[in-house]
Amino acid sequence: MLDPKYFREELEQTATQLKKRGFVLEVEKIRALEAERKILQSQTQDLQAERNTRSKSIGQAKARGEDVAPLMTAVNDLGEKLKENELKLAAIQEQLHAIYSCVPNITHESVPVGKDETENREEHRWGKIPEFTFPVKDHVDLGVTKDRMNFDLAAKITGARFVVLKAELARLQRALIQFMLDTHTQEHGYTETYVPYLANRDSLFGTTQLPKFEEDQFFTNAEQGYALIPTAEVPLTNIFRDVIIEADQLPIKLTAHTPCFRKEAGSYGKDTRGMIRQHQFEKVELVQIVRPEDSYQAHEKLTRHAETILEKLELPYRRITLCTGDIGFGSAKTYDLEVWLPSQNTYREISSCSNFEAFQARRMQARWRNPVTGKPELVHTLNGSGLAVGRTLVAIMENYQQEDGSIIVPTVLQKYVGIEKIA
RNA sequence: GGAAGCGUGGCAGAGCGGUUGAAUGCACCGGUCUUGAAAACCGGCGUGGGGCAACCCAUCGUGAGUUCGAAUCUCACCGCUUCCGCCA
Repeated sequence: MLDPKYFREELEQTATQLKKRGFVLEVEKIRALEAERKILQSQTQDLQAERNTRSKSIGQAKARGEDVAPLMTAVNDLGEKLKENELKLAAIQEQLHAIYSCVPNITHESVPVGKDETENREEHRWGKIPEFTFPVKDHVDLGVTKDRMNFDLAAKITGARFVVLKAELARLQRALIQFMLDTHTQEHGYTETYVPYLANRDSLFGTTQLPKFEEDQFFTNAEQGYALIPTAEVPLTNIFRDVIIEADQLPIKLTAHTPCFRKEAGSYGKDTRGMIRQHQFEKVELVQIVRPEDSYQAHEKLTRHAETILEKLELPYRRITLCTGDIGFGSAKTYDLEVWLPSQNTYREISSCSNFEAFQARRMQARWRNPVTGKPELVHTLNGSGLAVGRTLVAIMENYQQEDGSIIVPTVLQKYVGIEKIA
């Protein structure tokens, strides 16, 4: 959520900013609603003030033992007018809130302006792309052939876009989780956190999955309105909803491994083969809560933390800055990390690291006490995948494959897996 | 599942339906005192919104209701605690 002041005092500039994203702000509608709101609000407040003073005087008169009946009839008339105004005002505020809840964040000045993913900016590449002297297989061939990856079983148990992993591959995935958590907690200063995998609507609103992305969530049932988390960002960030954090507690750095559940509503034909796009996948998430002035430095660091995992695993990758047309709804700036996938002869997203500035914090009322002003002020929130575990598994299988279909286990993982090679 | 209780400011904790936005304590900020600190004393101190401002409005878990007037009464919901039962 943007600061309401943007809509009240700088409507035109805000609309211009948002246009970069391809978002059309309903300027005239907002202007009209805000004008109406302003009139109704001050009228309502005047009526309330009058009611308050009159009621107060009734109390005083009563205390003096006077007859209050005439005073009371005088206030009676106020009631109806007041109630009517209050209802109108509430309706307008609801409309405004509905509009504002669907307005995306304004992007940082360093974000390239562009219409779609073709205009994202590559920042750098790391690692040497492996050269194979034999026809490369994709992770499906590598996994299914030896019955360590089974999509038919998952389809039987549940449906499309799930997987069953067995033996060394199941173990390798667990090893990856362990390795990532160990690295982030021991080397990058994050606190390991265990969280619920179901989140309520307030939490989903706080991290901007609602109201715009209702269709992407798996809800348990209508009464409860709990959803399976689409990312650990939701529970981790919402820990600080309605919290005022003491200045000396910042920055807060949390990491968690969780499964993630996504309907993938808008991607029916996409990545139907293999583990790239699943309804359920494992992820290790990084979340930081920081002082506003520190958030861009924190964003660089957090992205480096994710990159470190790729480097330790010796997986070739590149970093790109998402352009204004491709960046996520709530983000002011996002780096995507893309890992090399030999079977696709291209880089594929494996991590997305975003600075939300105060966008989520405003929705959540996540604040810190600024010692300079002594007042509670909104924090900045950041998060990034560190990394998407399923895709990391895919990347390892494909990059480390041998001619005979075996897979070398990356050196840093060997102590976790207990073997050097998956035969 | 059954029974009882509780949700008030950063925390603890008062609060006859009427000058209560809310006592008191702690914490915090400023000052006096002190070589310095502590203690003591004095003053300040919730949040959100509107207004240039004086000031006004809202807010005591959430939402409805009763009333001229609700933190205080009624109902529903949410959350928490305790006891019993059940399961592990």
